[in-house]
Amino acid sequence: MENKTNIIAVVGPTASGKSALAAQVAKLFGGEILSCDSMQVYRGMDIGTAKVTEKEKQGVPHHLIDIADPTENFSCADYAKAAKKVIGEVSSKGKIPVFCGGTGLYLESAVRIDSFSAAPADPELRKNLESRDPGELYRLLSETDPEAAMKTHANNVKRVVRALEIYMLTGKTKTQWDRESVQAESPYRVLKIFLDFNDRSILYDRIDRRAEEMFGKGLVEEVRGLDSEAFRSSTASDGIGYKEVLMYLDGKITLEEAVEAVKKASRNYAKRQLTWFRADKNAHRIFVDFVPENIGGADKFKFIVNSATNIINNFLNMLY
RNA sequence: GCCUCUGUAGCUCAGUUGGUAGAGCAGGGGACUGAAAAUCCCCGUGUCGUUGGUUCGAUUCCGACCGGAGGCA
Repeated sequence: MENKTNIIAVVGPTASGKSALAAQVAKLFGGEILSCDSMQVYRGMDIGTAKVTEKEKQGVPHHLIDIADPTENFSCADYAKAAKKVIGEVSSKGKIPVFCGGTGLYLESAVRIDSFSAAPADPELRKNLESRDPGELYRLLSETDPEAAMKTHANNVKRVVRALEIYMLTGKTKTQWDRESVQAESPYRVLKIFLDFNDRSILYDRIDRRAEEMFGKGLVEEVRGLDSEAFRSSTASDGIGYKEVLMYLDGKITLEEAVEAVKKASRNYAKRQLTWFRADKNAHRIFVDFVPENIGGADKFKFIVNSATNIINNFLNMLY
Protein backbone atom coordinates (compact mmCIF):
# COMPACT_ATOMS: atom_id res chain seq x y z
CA MET A 1 0.00 0.00 0.00
CA GLU A 2 2.83 2.40 0.76
CA ASN A 3 4.53 1.44 -2.51
CA LYS A 4 1.92 3.07 -4.66
CA THR A 5 3.02 5.34 -7.47
CA ASN A 6 1.92 8.93 -7.00
CA ILE A 7 0.35 10.46 -10.07
CA ILE A 8 -0.84 13.99 -10.68
CA ALA A 9 -3.39 14.83 -13.37
CA VAL A 10 -4.35 18.26 -14.61
CA VAL A 11 -7.69 17.98 -16.36
CA GLY A 12 -10.33 20.34 -17.66
CA PRO A 13 -12.10 21.53 -20.77
CA THR A 14 -10.37 22.65 -23.92
CA ALA A 15 -8.78 26.11 -23.66
CA SER A 16 -8.80 26.12 -19.87
CA GLY A 17 -5.05 26.58 -19.53
CA LYS A 18 -4.13 23.02 -18.57
CA SER A 19 -0.88 22.83 -20.52
CA ALA A 20 0.72 25.85 -18.91
CA LEU A 21 -0.27 24.78 -15.41
CA ALA A 22 0.83 21.18 -15.92
CA ALA A 23 4.25 22.23 -17.24
CA GLN A 24 4.71 24.54 -14.28
CA VAL A 25 3.67 21.83 -11.83
CA ALA A 26 6.05 19.38 -13.46
CA LYS A 27 8.90 21.85 -13.10
CA LEU A 28 8.07 22.56 -9.49
CA PHE A 29 7.67 18.95 -8.39
CA GLY A 30 10.09 17.18 -10.68
CA GLY A 31 7.65 15.60 -13.05
CA GLU A 32 7.21 14.72 -16.69
CA ILE A 33 4.08 15.34 -18.71
CA LEU A 34 1.86 12.58 -20.03
CA SER A 35 -0.53 14.09 -22.53
CA CYS A 36 -4.04 12.75 -22.16
CA ASP A 37 -5.66 13.79 -25.38
CA SER A 38 -7.27 11.56 -27.97
CA MET A 39 -6.25 13.79 -30.88
CA GLN A 40 -2.78 14.94 -29.88
CA VAL A 41 -1.62 11.36 -30.21
CA TYR A 42 -1.67 11.83 -33.98
CA ARG A 43 1.36 13.06 -35.84
CA GLY A 44 0.88 16.06 -38.07
CA MET A 45 -2.23 17.28 -36.31
CA ASP A 46 -0.68 20.22 -34.53
CA ILE A 47 -2.61 23.41 -35.08
CA GLY A 48 -6.11 21.98 -34.77
CA THR A 49 -5.30 20.10 -31.57
CA ALA A 50 -3.43 23.06 -30.02
CA LYS A 51 -0.44 20.83 -29.45
CA VAL A 52 2.16 22.27 -27.11
CA THR A 53 5.11 23.97 -28.79
CA GLU A 54 8.71 23.42 -27.73
CA LYS A 55 8.64 26.72 -25.94
CA GLU A 56 5.46 25.84 -24.09
CA LYS A 57 7.02 22.58 -22.94
CA GLN A 58 9.45 24.69 -20.89
CA GLY A 59 12.08 22.00 -21.04
CA VAL A 60 9.81 19.41 -19.46
CA PRO A 61 9.60 16.08 -21.33
CA HIS A 62 6.17 15.48 -22.87
CA HIS A 63 4.98 11.97 -23.62
CA LEU A 64 2.10 10.35 -25.49
CA ILE A 65 2.04 12.98 -28.20
CA ASP A 66 2.68 12.04 -31.84
CA ILE A 67 2.56 8.33 -31.15
CA ALA A 68 0.16 7.35 -33.94
CA ASP A 69 -0.39 8.01 -37.60
CA PRO A 70 -3.60 9.90 -38.39
CA THR A 71 -4.69 7.13 -40.72
CA GLU A 72 -4.47 4.35 -38.14
CA ASN A 73 -7.08 3.34 -35.63
CA PHE A 74 -6.12 4.28 -32.14
CA SER A 75 -8.23 3.52 -29.08
CA CYS A 76 -8.36 4.09 -25.36
CA ALA A 77 -6.94 0.60 -24.89
CA ASP A 78 -3.92 1.46 -27.03
CA TYR A 79 -3.56 4.63 -25.04
CA ALA A 80 -3.80 2.83 -21.70
CA LYS A 81 -1.08 0.41 -22.72
CA ALA A 82 1.26 3.18 -23.83
CA ALA A 83 0.48 5.31 -20.79
CA LYS A 84 1.15 2.55 -18.26
CA LYS A 85 4.51 1.99 -19.87
CA VAL A 86 5.39 5.68 -19.59
CA ILE A 87 4.19 5.82 -16.00
CA GLY A 88 6.64 3.05 -15.20
CA GLU A 89 9.52 4.73 -17.00
CA VAL A 90 8.96 8.13 -15.48
CA SER A 91 8.45 6.93 -11.93
CA SER A 92 11.46 4.62 -12.11
CA LYS A 93 13.52 7.74 -12.76
CA GLY A 94 12.16 9.12 -9.52
CA LYS A 95 9.94 11.61 -11.32
CA ILE A 96 6.24 12.17 -10.94
CA PRO A 97 3.99 11.37 -13.90
CA VAL A 98 1.86 14.45 -14.54
CA PHE A 99 -1.09 13.77 -16.82
CA CYS A 100 -2.45 16.72 -18.70
CA GLY A 101 -5.45 16.63 -20.97
CA GLY A 102 -9.16 16.71 -21.55
CA THR A 103 -9.97 13.18 -22.61
CA GLY A 104 -11.49 11.81 -19.45
CA LEU A 105 -11.87 8.28 -20.69
CA TYR A 106 -8.21 8.06 -21.65
CA LEU A 107 -7.12 9.08 -18.16
CA GLU A 108 -9.40 6.53 -16.52
CA SER A 109 -8.23 3.89 -18.98
CA ALA A 110 -4.65 4.52 -17.94
CA VAL A 111 -5.00 4.82 -14.18
CA ARG A 112 -8.15 3.01 -13.17
CA ILE A 113 -8.89 0.30 -15.68
CA ASP A 114 -6.58 -2.60 -15.18
CA SER A 115 -7.45 -4.72 -18.18
CA PHE A 116 -9.63 -4.41 -21.22
CA SER A 117 -11.78 -7.05 -22.82
CA ALA A 118 -10.15 -9.48 -25.20
CA ALA A 119 -12.16 -8.01 -28.03
CA PRO A 120 -10.44 -5.32 -30.06
CA ALA A 121 -12.58 -3.44 -32.56
CA ASP A 122 -13.58 -5.59 -35.52
CA PRO A 123 -14.44 -3.25 -38.41
CA GLU A 124 -16.04 -6.00 -40.49
CA LEU A 125 -18.31 -7.14 -37.71
CA ARG A 126 -19.24 -3.57 -36.88
CA LYS A 127 -20.16 -2.80 -40.44
CA ASN A 128 -22.26 -5.89 -40.56
CA LEU A 129 -24.09 -5.09 -37.33
CA GLU A 130 -24.60 -1.45 -38.19
CA SER A 131 -26.38 -2.40 -41.37
CA ARG A 132 -29.07 -4.15 -39.36
CA ASP A 133 -32.16 -2.68 -37.80
CA PRO A 134 -31.27 -0.73 -34.62
CA GLY A 135 -34.32 -2.03 -32.80
CA GLU A 136 -33.33 -5.57 -33.58
CA LEU A 137 -29.79 -4.95 -32.37
CA TYR A 138 -31.07 -3.62 -29.10
CA ARG A 139 -33.38 -6.59 -28.65
CA LEU A 140 -30.42 -8.85 -29.25
CA LEU A 141 -28.42 -7.05 -26.58
CA SER A 142 -31.31 -7.24 -24.13
CA GLU A 143 -31.27 -11.01 -24.52
CA THR A 144 -27.52 -11.56 -24.31
CA ASP A 145 -26.49 -8.84 -21.85
CA PRO A 146 -29.54 -7.34 -20.15
CA GLU A 147 -27.47 -5.29 -17.76
CA ALA A 148 -25.59 -3.56 -20.56
CA ALA A 149 -28.87 -3.05 -22.40
CA MET A 150 -30.29 -1.37 -19.35
CA LYS A 151 -27.38 1.04 -19.18
CA THR A 152 -27.32 1.80 -22.89
CA HIS A 153 -29.98 3.77 -24.71
CA ALA A 154 -31.40 1.95 -27.74
CA ASN A 155 -30.59 4.91 -29.97
CA ASN A 156 -26.93 4.78 -29.07
CA VAL A 157 -26.11 2.37 -31.85
CA LYS A 158 -22.36 2.70 -31.44
CA ARG A 159 -22.52 1.46 -27.88
CA VAL A 160 -25.06 -1.24 -28.60
CA VAL A 161 -22.88 -2.51 -31.42
CA ARG A 162 -19.78 -2.51 -29.25
CA ALA A 163 -21.49 -4.50 -26.51
CA LEU A 164 -22.69 -7.05 -29.04
CA GLU A 165 -19.26 -7.14 -30.62
CA ILE A 166 -17.66 -8.04 -27.31
CA TYR A 167 -20.12 -10.84 -26.72
CA MET A 168 -19.85 -12.26 -30.22
CA LEU A 169 -16.07 -12.19 -30.21
CA THR A 170 -15.45 -13.56 -26.72
CA GLY A 171 -18.61 -15.33 -25.65
CA LYS A 172 -18.53 -13.24 -22.51
CA THR A 173 -20.69 -10.19 -21.92
CA LYS A 174 -19.44 -6.64 -21.74
CA THR A 175 -20.90 -6.44 -18.25
CA GLN A 176 -18.72 -9.32 -17.12
CA TRP A 177 -15.62 -7.91 -18.75
CA ASP A 178 -16.20 -4.49 -17.22
CA ARG A 179 -16.66 -5.96 -13.79
CA GLU A 180 -13.33 -7.74 -14.01
CA SER A 181 -11.48 -4.84 -15.54
CA VAL A 182 -11.04 -2.73 -12.45
CA GLN A 183 -8.45 -3.94 -10.02
CA ALA A 184 -9.54 -3.87 -6.39
CA GLU A 185 -6.22 -2.47 -5.28
CA SER A 186 -4.87 0.08 -7.74
CA PRO A 187 -1.07 0.43 -7.98
CA TYR A 188 -1.51 4.19 -8.28
CA ARG A 189 -2.43 7.07 -6.05
CA VAL A 190 -3.94 9.68 -8.30
CA LEU A 191 -4.53 13.34 -7.61
CA LYS A 192 -6.77 15.05 -10.14
CA ILE A 193 -6.82 18.81 -10.43
CA PHE A 194 -9.80 19.98 -12.43
CA LEU A 195 -9.72 23.43 -13.98
CA ASP A 196 -13.28 24.65 -13.91
CA PHE A 197 -15.01 27.92 -14.74
CA ASN A 198 -17.40 29.79 -12.58
CA ASP A 199 -18.67 31.80 -15.54
CA ARG A 200 -18.89 29.63 -18.59
CA SER A 201 -19.11 32.53 -21.02
CA ILE A 202 -15.49 33.32 -20.15
CA LEU A 203 -14.47 29.83 -21.25
CA TYR A 204 -16.56 30.16 -24.40
CA ASP A 205 -14.91 33.46 -25.29
CA ARG A 206 -11.50 31.85 -24.95
CA ILE A 207 -12.60 28.98 -27.14
CA ASP A 208 -13.92 31.31 -29.83
CA ARG A 209 -10.73 33.31 -29.82
CA ARG A 210 -8.59 30.21 -29.99
CA ALA A 211 -10.53 28.84 -32.96
CA GLU A 212 -9.83 32.02 -34.86
CA GLU A 213 -6.17 31.81 -33.95
CA MET A 214 -6.00 28.29 -35.33
CA PHE A 215 -7.19 29.47 -38.72
CA GLY A 216 -4.71 32.34 -38.52
CA LYS A 217 -1.91 29.87 -37.89
CA GLY A 218 -2.77 27.89 -41.00
CA LEU A 219 -5.26 25.22 -39.99
CA VAL A 220 -6.59 25.02 -43.53
CA GLU A 221 -3.11 24.29 -44.88
CA GLU A 222 -2.53 21.68 -42.21
CA VAL A 223 -5.70 19.83 -43.14
CA ARG A 224 -4.94 20.12 -46.85
CA GLY A 225 -1.60 18.46 -46.17
CA LEU A 226 -3.21 15.58 -44.29
CA ASP A 227 -6.06 15.09 -46.74
CA SER A 228 -6.25 11.66 -48.33
CA GLU A 229 -8.71 8.81 -48.71
CA ALA A 230 -7.19 7.03 -45.72
CA PHE A 231 -7.34 10.17 -43.59
CA ARG A 232 -10.94 10.85 -44.45
CA SER A 233 -12.02 7.42 -43.29
CA SER A 234 -10.06 7.63 -40.05
CA THR A 235 -11.06 8.59 -36.54
CA ALA A 236 -8.59 11.42 -36.65
CA SER A 237 -10.51 13.21 -39.39
CA ASP A 238 -13.47 13.39 -37.01
CA GLY A 239 -11.53 15.74 -34.78
CA ILE A 240 -12.89 19.21 -34.23
CA GLY A 241 -11.31 21.60 -36.67
CA TYR A 242 -10.53 18.82 -39.10
CA LYS A 243 -13.97 17.69 -40.17
CA GLU A 244 -15.13 21.27 -40.61
CA VAL A 245 -12.14 22.26 -42.72
CA LEU A 246 -12.63 19.17 -44.87
CA MET A 247 -16.17 20.36 -45.56
CA TYR A 248 -14.78 23.74 -46.53
CA LEU A 249 -12.21 22.12 -48.84
CA ASP A 250 -15.06 20.21 -50.46
CA GLY A 251 -16.89 23.46 -51.10
CA LYS A 252 -19.81 22.47 -48.92
CA ILE A 253 -19.44 25.44 -46.60
CA THR A 254 -17.65 28.78 -46.73
CA LEU A 255 -14.52 29.53 -44.76
CA GLU A 256 -16.51 31.75 -42.44
CA GLU A 257 -19.02 28.98 -41.82
CA ALA A 258 -16.16 26.61 -41.10
CA VAL A 259 -14.74 28.96 -38.47
CA GLU A 260 -18.13 29.29 -36.82
CA ALA A 261 -18.67 25.53 -36.92
CA VAL A 262 -15.31 24.92 -35.23
CA LYS A 263 -16.20 27.38 -32.47
CA LYS A 264 -19.58 25.79 -31.94
CA ALA A 265 -18.26 22.23 -31.89
CA SER A 266 -15.52 23.24 -29.45
CA ARG A 267 -18.02 24.86 -27.11
CA ASN A 268 -20.28 21.82 -27.20
CA TYR A 269 -17.26 19.62 -26.56
CA ALA A 270 -16.12 21.73 -23.62
CA LYS A 271 -19.51 21.29 -22.03
CA ARG A 272 -19.27 17.52 -22.35
CA GLN A 273 -15.83 17.61 -20.77
CA LEU A 274 -17.16 19.65 -17.85
CA THR A 275 -19.92 17.10 -17.36
CA TRP A 276 -17.38 14.31 -17.26
CA PHE A 277 -15.03 15.91 -14.76
CA ARG A 278 -17.78 17.29 -12.56
CA ALA A 279 -19.07 13.78 -12.11
CA ASP A 280 -15.68 12.77 -10.75
CA LYS A 281 -15.95 13.35 -7.02
CA ASN A 282 -12.25 12.68 -6.55
CA ALA A 283 -11.21 15.64 -8.67
CA HIS A 284 -10.08 18.79 -6.87
CA ARG A 285 -11.58 21.80 -8.53
CA ILE A 286 -9.85 25.07 -9.14
CA PHE A 287 -11.99 27.83 -10.60
CA VAL A 288 -9.53 29.52 -12.90
CA ASP A 289 -11.78 32.50 -13.59
CA PHE A 290 -12.45 33.05 -9.94
CA VAL A 291 -9.37 34.66 -8.50
CA PRO A 292 -9.50 37.51 -5.98
CA GLU A 293 -10.25 40.95 -7.41
CA ASN A 294 -6.92 42.43 -6.43
CA ILE A 295 -4.98 39.87 -8.42
CA GLY A 296 -4.69 40.52 -12.12
CA GLY A 297 -2.50 40.05 -15.16
CA ALA A 298 0.45 37.70 -14.82
CA ASP A 299 -0.22 37.25 -11.10
CA LYS A 300 -3.37 35.39 -12.00
CA PHE A 301 -1.39 32.46 -13.29
CA LYS A 302 0.78 32.55 -10.18
CA PHE A 303 -2.32 32.42 -8.04
CA ILE A 304 -3.58 29.37 -9.86
CA VAL A 305 -0.17 27.70 -9.59
CA ASN A 306 -0.19 28.40 -5.86
CA SER A 307 -3.62 26.85 -5.44
CA ALA A 308 -2.45 23.77 -7.30
CA THR A 309 0.76 23.64 -5.31
CA ASN A 310 -1.11 23.59 -2.03
CA ILE A 311 -3.33 20.78 -3.19
CA ILE A 312 -0.34 18.79 -4.43
CA ASN A 313 1.64 19.27 -1.20
CA ASN A 314 -1.27 17.95 0.82
CA PHE A 315 -1.53 15.02 -1.54
CA LEU A 316 2.17 14.20 -1.34
CA ASN A 317 2.05 14.48 2.45
CA MET A 318 -0.67 11.85 2.37
CA LEU A 319 -3.27 14.21 3.79
CA TYR A 320 -5.75 12.73 1.32
C1' G B 1 -46.69 59.85 -51.08
C1' C B 2 -49.38 55.29 -52.57
C1' C B 3 -49.55 49.79 -52.89
C1' U B 4 -48.03 44.79 -51.37
C1' C B 5 -45.65 41.63 -47.98
C1' U B 6 -43.81 41.19 -43.02
C1' G B 7 -43.09 41.72 -37.29
C1' U B 8 -44.26 34.68 -32.77
C1' A B 9 -38.39 31.61 -27.69
C1' G B 10 -31.34 34.25 -27.93
C1' C B 11 -31.41 33.06 -33.79
C1' U B 12 -34.18 30.94 -38.29
C1' C B 13 -39.08 30.04 -38.86
C1' A B 14 -44.02 26.80 -38.20
C1' G B 15 -48.92 27.45 -36.28
C1' U B 16 -53.72 28.65 -34.16
C1' U B 17 -60.73 28.05 -39.98
C1' G B 18 -60.94 33.13 -32.77
C1' G B 19 -60.50 29.29 -26.83
C1' U B 20 -53.10 32.61 -24.89
C1' A B 21 -48.37 28.40 -29.16
C1' G B 22 -44.16 24.59 -31.36
C1' A B 23 -39.78 22.78 -34.35
C1' G B 24 -34.50 23.18 -35.72
C1' C B 25 -30.18 25.63 -34.02
C1' A B 26 -28.08 28.11 -29.74
C1' G B 27 -28.25 27.40 -24.42
C1' G B 28 -28.78 24.17 -19.83
C1' G B 29 -28.54 19.19 -17.38
C1' G B 30 -26.92 14.03 -17.78
C1' A B 31 -24.53 9.30 -19.49
C1' C B 32 -19.81 7.41 -20.86
C1' U B 33 -14.63 0.58 -20.19
C1' G B 34 -11.14 -0.87 -27.58
C1' A B 35 -14.69 5.26 -32.64
C1' A B 36 -14.56 9.23 -26.76
C1' A B 37 -12.65 16.16 -30.15
C1' A B 38 -16.89 10.29 -30.97
C1' U B 39 -21.86 8.63 -29.63
C1' C B 40 -26.40 9.07 -27.01
C1' C B 41 -30.50 10.76 -23.45
C1' C B 42 -33.53 14.71 -20.93
C1' C B 43 -35.10 20.13 -20.68
C1' G B 44 -39.21 25.06 -24.65
C1' U B 45 -43.98 30.84 -20.64
C1' G B 46 -42.58 33.54 -24.84
C1' U B 47 -45.87 41.33 -23.14
C1' C B 48 -47.25 35.95 -30.27
C1' G B 49 -44.43 44.69 -32.50
C1' U B 50 -47.65 48.73 -29.90
C1' U B 51 -52.48 50.49 -29.26
C1' G B 52 -57.75 50.86 -29.98
C1' G B 53 -62.19 48.07 -31.79
C1' U B 54 -65.48 43.66 -32.78
C1' U B 55 -66.33 39.33 -29.53
C1' C B 56 -68.26 35.69 -23.76
C1' G B 57 -63.05 35.35 -25.37
C1' A B 58 -57.97 38.05 -29.98
C1' U B 59 -51.58 36.19 -30.80
C1' U B 60 -55.36 34.83 -34.63
C1' C B 61 -60.51 39.33 -37.52
C1' C B 62 -60.77 45.03 -38.39
C1' G B 63 -58.43 50.11 -37.76
C1' A B 64 -54.44 53.23 -36.44
C1' C B 65 -49.44 53.67 -35.13
C1' C B 66 -44.20 52.04 -34.90
C1' G B 67 -40.19 48.80 -37.10
C1' G B 68 -38.34 45.77 -41.58
C1' A B 69 -38.47 44.12 -46.98
C1' G B 70 -40.08 44.95 -51.89
C1' G B 71 -42.91 47.51 -55.79
C1' C B 72 -45.20 52.01 -58.13
C1' A B 73 -44.44 57.02 -58.55
